Amino acid sequence: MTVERRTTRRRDALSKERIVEAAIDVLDTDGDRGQVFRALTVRLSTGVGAIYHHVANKNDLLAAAADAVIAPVMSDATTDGEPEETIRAIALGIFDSIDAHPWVGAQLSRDPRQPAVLHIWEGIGGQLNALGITGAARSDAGAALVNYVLGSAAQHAAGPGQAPRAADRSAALATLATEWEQLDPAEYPMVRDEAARLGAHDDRAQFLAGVDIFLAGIRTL
Amino acid sequence: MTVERRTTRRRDALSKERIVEAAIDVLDTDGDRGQVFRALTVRLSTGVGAIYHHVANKNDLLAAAADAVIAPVMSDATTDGEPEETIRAIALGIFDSIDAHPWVGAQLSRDPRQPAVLHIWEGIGGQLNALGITGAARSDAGAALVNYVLGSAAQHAAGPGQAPRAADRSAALATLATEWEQLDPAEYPMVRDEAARLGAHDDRAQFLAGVDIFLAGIRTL
DNA sequence: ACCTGAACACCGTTCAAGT
DNA sequence: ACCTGAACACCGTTCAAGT
Repeated sequence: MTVERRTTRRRDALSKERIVEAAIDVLDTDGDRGQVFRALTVRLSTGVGAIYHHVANKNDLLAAAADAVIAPVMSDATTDGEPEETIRAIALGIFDSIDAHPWVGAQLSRDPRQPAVLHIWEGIGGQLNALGITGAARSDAGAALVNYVLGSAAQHAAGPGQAPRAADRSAALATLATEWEQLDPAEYPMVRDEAARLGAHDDRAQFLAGVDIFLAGIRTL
Repeated sequence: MTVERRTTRRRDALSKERIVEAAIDVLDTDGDRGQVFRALTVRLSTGVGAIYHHVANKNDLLAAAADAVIAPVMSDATTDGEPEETIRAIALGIFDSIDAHPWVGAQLSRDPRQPAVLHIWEGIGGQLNALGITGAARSDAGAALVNYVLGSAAQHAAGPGQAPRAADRSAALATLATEWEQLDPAEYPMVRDEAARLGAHDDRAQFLAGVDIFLAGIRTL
């Protein structure tokens, strides 16, 4: 059925969209430390130069890939319901994206001016507006929430509990708990105390608890 | 006067402390992208292998260097005054360190288990304790504040306004404002709105405003 | 035990040559 | 205009040989 197309051009033309799409796959599989460009030439059966014809450099590629992940999440989460509820949905949407694509967590911290971060700003700023917060107060509240979300994202992406299988995850947490229990109680009393709670630890629930703390603080503005 | 020492050993022995100290200088000057190890061999007049004898790898070196910057800030800021005031002092101390050593901003996001991050946890957790917050509530509140601080740190370190001279800084902000004013108003209404405020923007004050929003949220727990 | 530095490995980027 | 892929550049890491 696709014979016509197949004879007119043997393969889809390269485009930034196709490259970004392939890059997301590669990054999900190998992480951002792997040989991203080399893997792309294989997957797209092309040369490196062709990729550089559509993309300025690795930074540009990662920024575009992160935005391709984040932008749709933002528009999906942004509904016309309760602003606070929408903010929670936005935050959870970002959290879940980073859980699925850990490299996005690190990427968002790399440059505050990249499209993905601006889209997050837009989403959160719009809801603060809807809450009647404007001017400098909105700047401050927006920065607080955005920075909290990005900080949590980076820490979550870099943390243990990122192991693909649940068994590896709980094993990693157990190892960490043992490590922390052996720390000097004089220097690290709090961390040792946390070790006891690691087993029942739920990053996602804790992330949401943090969003609620900020929302409560914003209500006092 | 130091003749005796000079003749017994021609140069101080290498140690992790000396390497870390030199690394902080190198990182401050060249950033973490520069050829850190090569610069270290020059500064310490030694070979790369000697450095690897005291340090496992670049990650280990950066983690140790970040902790050498952060740990003293934490113990200086931690006094027995008002817990909320101490939390502000801790947060500002971290902010100012990252302002002085931008590479620390990125490093703290790289691994939640590194000593510098654990020290931050200790400092903040201790003050939350003093506020009477314990158990799971302290975990949640602590995670929220630590993640906010680390997120702000990373964004600040990666942002403009990091130019050494004030003139470069305001030039960078002006360029950014112009860029943002040209964004599509339909896609980026909030960011365009922020552009107008960029001139008077003070990252440090906004960071502190975020800490205060968080503290207000904590009071409602 | 500690140091030396050449060699290696890794991966992003360039560039001359092709269609 | 777009693609090809070998060559280059950069920088962390290893390792055989020294003291």
